[in-house]
Amino acid sequence: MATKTAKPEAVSLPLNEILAGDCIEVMRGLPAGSVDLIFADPPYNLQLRGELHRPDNSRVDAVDDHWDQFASFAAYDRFTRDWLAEAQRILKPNGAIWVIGSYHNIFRVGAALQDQGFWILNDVVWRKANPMPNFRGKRLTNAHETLIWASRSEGAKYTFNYEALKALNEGVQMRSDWVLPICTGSERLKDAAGDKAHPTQKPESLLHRVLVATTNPGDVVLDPFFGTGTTGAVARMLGRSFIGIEREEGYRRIAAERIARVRPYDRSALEITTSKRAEPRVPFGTLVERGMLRPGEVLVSPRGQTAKVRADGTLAADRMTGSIHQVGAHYEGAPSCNGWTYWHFKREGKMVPIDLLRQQIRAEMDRPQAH
Amino acid sequence: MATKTAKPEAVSLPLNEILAGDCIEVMRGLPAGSVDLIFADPPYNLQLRGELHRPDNSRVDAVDDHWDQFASFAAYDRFTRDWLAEAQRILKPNGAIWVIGSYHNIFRVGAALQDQGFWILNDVVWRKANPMPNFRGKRLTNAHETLIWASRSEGAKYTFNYEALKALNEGVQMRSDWVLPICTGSERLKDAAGDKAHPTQKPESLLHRVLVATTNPGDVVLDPFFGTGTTGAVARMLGRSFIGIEREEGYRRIAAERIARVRPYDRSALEITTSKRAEPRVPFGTLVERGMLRPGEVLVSPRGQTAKVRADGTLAADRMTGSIHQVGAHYEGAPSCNGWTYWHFKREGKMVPIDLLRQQIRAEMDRPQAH
DNA sequence: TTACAATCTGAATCCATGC
DNA sequence: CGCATGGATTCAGATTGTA
Repeated sequence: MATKTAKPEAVSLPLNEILAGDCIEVMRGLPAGSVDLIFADPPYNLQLRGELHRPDNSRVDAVDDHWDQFASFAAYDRFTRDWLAEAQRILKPNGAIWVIGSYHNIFRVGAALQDQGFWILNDVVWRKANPMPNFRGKRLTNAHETLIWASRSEGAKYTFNYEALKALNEGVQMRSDWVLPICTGSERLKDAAGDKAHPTQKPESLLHRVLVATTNPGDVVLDPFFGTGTTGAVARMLGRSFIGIEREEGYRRIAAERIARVRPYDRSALEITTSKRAEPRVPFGTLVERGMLRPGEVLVSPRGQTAKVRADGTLAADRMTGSIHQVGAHYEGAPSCNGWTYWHFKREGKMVPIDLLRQQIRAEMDRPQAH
Repeated sequence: MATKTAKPEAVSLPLNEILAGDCIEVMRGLPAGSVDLIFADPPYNLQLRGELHRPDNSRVDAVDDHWDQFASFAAYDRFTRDWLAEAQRILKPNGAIWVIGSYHNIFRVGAALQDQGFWILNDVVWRKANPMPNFRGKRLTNAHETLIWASRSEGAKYTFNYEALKALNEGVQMRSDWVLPICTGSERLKDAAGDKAHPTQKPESLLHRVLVATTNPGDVVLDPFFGTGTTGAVARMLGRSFIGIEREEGYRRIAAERIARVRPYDRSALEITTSKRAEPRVPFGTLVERGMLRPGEVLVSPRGQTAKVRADGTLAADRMTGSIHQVGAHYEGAPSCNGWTYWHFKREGKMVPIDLLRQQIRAEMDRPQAH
């Protein structure tokens, strides 16, 4: 949890540390292909920071005419493309990124992500349960922020814990709109004067959902705009490693203290609901080899179609032979068919899906074995 | 309501007509500074690959129309900037624009709007009450689309009927997220074969809210991607004038017939009836995300059974895991169980049902909202 | 006629693995 | 790289069919 300066020549990953400095420069010192996930909450105020420059590098003092507006957009785009390029380099090939923003900056970030070759997986709306009203009544209450979830490149095998998110949502597929409260109360960090320590502290519930959805325990999560360390705090709770980058000394100190106070959850509590896809593949032929089904035995479909088991683990139907899936698809006239749930066999007068036999084999495989 | 070709030399506005042709060329024939509002539903550039089937093997009818095909992001950007330039020219100085899109295109549209000097007022999220699920379980349900509302330039005195929208929202400020159903049932236009006439017809409720919010009776609304004319139909209902531009003859014909059937509202009929929302469903996982219960914390049943909370909102018991309801039913040997009243946690020495926490969340959510 | 059940569908960047 | 194959995967609402 120490705060230290990144060494550009470092090759090993500085895990669970908050690195001091400009995020682009610090990222240049991190090794390529080393991080599983990036969560980024970049600055989006185009005027306040005074760090934006025109293409000729002159400072933008005031954004009050069309040219300055364009110049500041261009400068913001350059900044965005620079940090995204480093982010992409640091990510593992199958890594992914989340970026959060509002209408001031998110469209520019999204276009930059696409131009850079990131592949957008979802845009997610954080619907704030208790937003600040629009006091002047001149616009709609700005009641949401937008997150973009993108893989490093098209075709990457990104992490998505589908069943865990479905469980989080009471058994119904998680949607792209998330209703969560803003960060208030005791969760909101205060400075010595009792004022809020950071203007845009994100709620831990938001990071909880992001990290449960798209990382596994032990993964490395990088946050290049660390602020007061919400990403690090939730990563630690959830048994993930983090790397934080933050320029402001004050934020680094608050974040380090905050994270030191975090008590990680029990390992057993971090196990999540997994999908069938993660289970080992069992060839149908194994059932025949083990004598659970005899060659010559007849399987029956829900609609009464029949097929005969052969010694090599294929099925023989009237006019064709093939795998349990192929014969099922043939009978249904369907593009595909899950033969495990389609075919049934008779035991004690009842029709039982052959998937039950697969489950028995998997249960045997799950028993602890000598090592 | 006639369908006719735009004359480039025309100076007077062709009100309540559907102009035939490419929207950029037709817009070039319209006079500068003449339109109060533009509503645009441009092609999304979906870039779909192969076929997609539902789990029941039925095929999803994809948007694979020729008008949604673009060679590259660069080609899409050129197209976007071209039609936006004409849109800006045609708008009155205090005019405004709405553009709707998905993550495939909206970031590029938003950046182009900003670059062109439009001034974004809000981004609005249309939260679909009944979206199509993600059938393969590889991403989140894509449950929303994004609208951008922007004035022609910074400082423009745009129209915003704050009180009307507040009234639409049970007396509370309208938020930037709108929950509306997708266009189905009798509202969805069908062709002679009984199939949907247009693949992406928008619901009238969406246009109703847009036009009530940002136009006054008598205003002129231009829709450069008119399709089957939802904008025109709602404009006519609400006593606004419209100009439609549509390239496809078939869509123009359907739109003209549709609009001819519209009966404009009486002024007094503009009152809307609002129904009380059903009590919102609160997933148990929300309590974990929000830190009301910690992963690893032990819940207790009235008979002393225990189970441990996991990070994804499931419970772990001795020999099983599952939802709060499933584990409760397991312990009771019952077919079902209301986990909310069954499970308790300890606070200040007392056992408290977890339903109390759900009630706290509902109290937050029950504040009147967009629906 | 009513009630319930079965069927259909919606702007979708929707698989993983081995040969 | 392409191609073949195993086999995992859905929610709300409207419409149609049946008792």
